[in-house]
Amino acid sequence: MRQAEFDREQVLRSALKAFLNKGYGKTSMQDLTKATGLHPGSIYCAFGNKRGLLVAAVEQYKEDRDAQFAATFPANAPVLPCLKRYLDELVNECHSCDSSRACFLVKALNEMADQDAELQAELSTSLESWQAALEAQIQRAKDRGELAADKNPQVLARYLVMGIYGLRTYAQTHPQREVLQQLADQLYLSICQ
Amino acid sequence: MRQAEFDREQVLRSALKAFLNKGYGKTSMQDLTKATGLHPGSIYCAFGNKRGLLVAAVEQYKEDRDAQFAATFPANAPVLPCLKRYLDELVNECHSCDSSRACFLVKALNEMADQDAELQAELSTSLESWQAALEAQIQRAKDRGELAADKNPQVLARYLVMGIYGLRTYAQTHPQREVLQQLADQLYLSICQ
DNA sequence: GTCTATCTTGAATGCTCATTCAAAATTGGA
DNA sequence: TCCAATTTTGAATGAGCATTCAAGATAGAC
Repeated sequence: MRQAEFDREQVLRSALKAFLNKGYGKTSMQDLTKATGLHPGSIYCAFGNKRGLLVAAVEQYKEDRDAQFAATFPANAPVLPCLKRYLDELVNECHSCDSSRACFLVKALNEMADQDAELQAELSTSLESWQAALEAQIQRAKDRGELAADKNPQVLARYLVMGIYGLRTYAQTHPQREVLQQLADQLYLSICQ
Repeated sequence: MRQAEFDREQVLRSALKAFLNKGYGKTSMQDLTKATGLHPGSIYCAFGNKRGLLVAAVEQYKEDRDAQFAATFPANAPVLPCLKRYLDELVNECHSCDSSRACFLVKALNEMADQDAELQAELSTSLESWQAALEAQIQRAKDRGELAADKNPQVLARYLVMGIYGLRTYAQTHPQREVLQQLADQLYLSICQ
């Protein structure tokens, strides 16, 4: 009969920002009501509890990142330049001073994994499918002749994921653009040889 | 007049283990009294407060890691085999199922940096001096002719640190030895070319 | 053996937090 | 216009937390 008044996506993006800022544990419901504009009752009505809000925010984050990924790697476009651009965008993100330096999935995994097996499984699956998407692009690069035929896409994708994890962590103590760009370039080269 | 009864180093290593298990925020003083065997009053007497205990534990961790580093890179020994062994030890650590998969310094940085600038500075300094130690070894490798003369030790050390960060993060979702070993070997190769 | 300075003990304190709930407000249909 | 279903509101609840502190225990000095 009566519709909820808030915009679910916006609420989730706001909540996500709050979680990224302080971490899940230190983000109080008061912080969340302030960030989302929703009162406690509404949050509990819509998402069950604080953890439910986190799970929903993770889901939203995943969708947003998937869309961004798809936009960065258009079908039928040459792969390697897209990969280069993907890494450059990553450098931009890491260089920005807000808290999007960290990947939300990894941040949540670091904080919660040991205490919430179900969430850990969910996060692992998401990260796995991200790696699989990178692997598919590398396979496509091979098929298009952009990469040598003796390369192993799975191995390269793993190494790339490891490098991106490392770059994001490195950015926490060294947010200088030149440093991050140099690391990203080295990483790109060790993929393309 | 009367000496404290506990062994400071053991207490700090126990506290560290507790912090690594649950993270600083979710480790209660009750957890810490259980882990260390000390009563709250003793902890407050010896370390001031919970944060003081964390700071002391970080200090202890740093010392332990420095000792381990020095043992892995003996003076005048060939560098590259030591580096290889260093990475293999890292793979072992990451493969172990306890919570030492994460570097305590990075874990603390991830959790606390945004809310404790002083601790962040302390942690950054420690990580910086670790990177400097790696750089010194790479320089030594150059001097000994183990590495090509055109290599830049600082750039290589940064890349190595990034890779180690990434490996530790990767291990959180993929603790399988073969995967980690393969990643470590690739990382080693991209240092030595 | 006694004394005193110091450490140990653990219950008490006050605070913050996630969560609940009943009352008030709002919407769309009849 | 009025009704019923639903959402919004925000104060109240109770649990868990870091920290304190006063009483008890202990070790060394003399």
